[in-house]
Amino acid sequence: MQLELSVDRGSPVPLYFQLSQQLEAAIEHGRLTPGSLLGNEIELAGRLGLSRPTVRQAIQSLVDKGLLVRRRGVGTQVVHSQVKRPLELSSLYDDLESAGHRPTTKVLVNTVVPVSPEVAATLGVDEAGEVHRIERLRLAHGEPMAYLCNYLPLGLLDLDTRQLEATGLYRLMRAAGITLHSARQTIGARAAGAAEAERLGEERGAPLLTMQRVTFDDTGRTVEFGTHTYRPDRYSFEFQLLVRS
Amino acid sequence: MQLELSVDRGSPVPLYFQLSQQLEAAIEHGRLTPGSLLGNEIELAGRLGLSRPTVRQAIQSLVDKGLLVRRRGVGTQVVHSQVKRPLELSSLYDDLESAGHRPTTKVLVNTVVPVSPEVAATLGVDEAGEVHRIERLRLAHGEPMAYLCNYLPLGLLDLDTRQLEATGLYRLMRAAGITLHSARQTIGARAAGAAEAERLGEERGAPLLTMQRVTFDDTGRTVEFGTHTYRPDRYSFEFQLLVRS
DNA sequence: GTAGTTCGATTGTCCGGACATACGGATTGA
DNA sequence: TCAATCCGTATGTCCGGACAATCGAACTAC
Repeated sequence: MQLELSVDRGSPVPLYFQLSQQLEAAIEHGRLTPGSLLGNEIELAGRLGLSRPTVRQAIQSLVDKGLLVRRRGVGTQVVHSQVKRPLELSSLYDDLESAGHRPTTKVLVNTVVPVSPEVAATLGVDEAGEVHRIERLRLAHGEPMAYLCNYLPLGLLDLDTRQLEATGLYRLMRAAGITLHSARQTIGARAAGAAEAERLGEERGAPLLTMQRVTFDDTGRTVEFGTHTYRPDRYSFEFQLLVRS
Repeated sequence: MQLELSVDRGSPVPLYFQLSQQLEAAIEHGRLTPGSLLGNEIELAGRLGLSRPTVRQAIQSLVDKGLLVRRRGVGTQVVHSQVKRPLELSSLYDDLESAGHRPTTKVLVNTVVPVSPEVAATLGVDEAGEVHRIERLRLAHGEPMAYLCNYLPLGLLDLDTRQLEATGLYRLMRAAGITLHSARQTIGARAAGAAEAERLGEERGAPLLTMQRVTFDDTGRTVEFGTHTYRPDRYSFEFQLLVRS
């Protein structure tokens, strides 16, 4: 079987990226079957008119994604497992939307409040200052699924309630020119109190899935601190992990 | 401030790895302060007697770890945030041990059973075959913390009950020459049934944190399928996420 | 027949160079 | 004063080559 590969040197898209995309697509569509060898780098480079470092860069990016495995003296082969995608820093909104649900959002609170010492510490703002506080209810198919409480520093972006109901918080931040970099998450569970049970349409004492998240942008600023609770019968966290070598 | 860096060309350790380790240590110990520039690659290469590709490889590995950020036309700087480590494919045993707890394990069941259709499907074994089934109770400071139920294909490694009580499953697999590659996890919550409540010293209906995991090795084989339940007052999942660019 | 050895194949590491591209500050112009 | 432009600087991409380390299979010797 000879895989059709080609690169366009006139394109502004980097050559290694063109190649890695074609390889990824070939894996995705089964044209490269799991376990099959990829052919050695030198020969591949020659066939495409590329240098070996360029080919290696393309392959490496797919290795990092967990789609390929390299073995010295053997070759590079396609991982044969149901590897889908590594965990992304994703938003609940995007998760739901890509899963085919039609998420809707109801903004319960959207104000500016004086910070508590705890929030000031995690966001890294002055203890005497103020922060945004938003509370939202996320519904799928009209049913409440999650209750989201977030704190954001002032001046980062303007939080329009209408926009918050139309899309997710992460999209708003990206649209405001903030490039997300990393987040620290804690996932746990606890019994529902009276108020939060009411909000999610559950009974008091029912199990809730909880998530706390602190998000940083690429300059290291803390841009968001959120406390979320989910109905475990309607939502769970699902993701792929890769060992770091 | 001039950072002291040096490489040993006699060492079998790759040069780029020596450099990246030194840089990581410097960041860890605060000798490279957050936000500070790293000095341009060309000059750094010259100072160390290395080529630029080698220096780039070292820097790239730290960028992948989320410790550094590159900006074209500006330079490479240390991320200033409380980034610790990205999420690893780690075992509960290692987690607890590194957190200073003294985990102990009680093996409840360690047998070979005929597969159920569900387990056969996830492990990818024949529906008429058999698999290992182990049930363990993990305790920290003598208190029950998690109940672990795992299925493994036969012939992968021998499961000695004494070894299982002395260490974690992942360590046993690594010791048996299995190189873990990736895992698919699902984290959720539910109310405790009578039996599992009893095992964890909880009451019936108490919230439990649940985790399901399917683990693959580097050849794509499915090597483990586990269903775990945790007492949420004693355990939660905590990890760092990076955006993939 | 079995164990040890050799050898080809393939990736891993490293080098030195070249040009492209984007960011930020300084300069220039209105 | 402010906006547009220029330019230095640093990373991004790409090349061609060299040698080392490792795996697996064929081969050899016992």
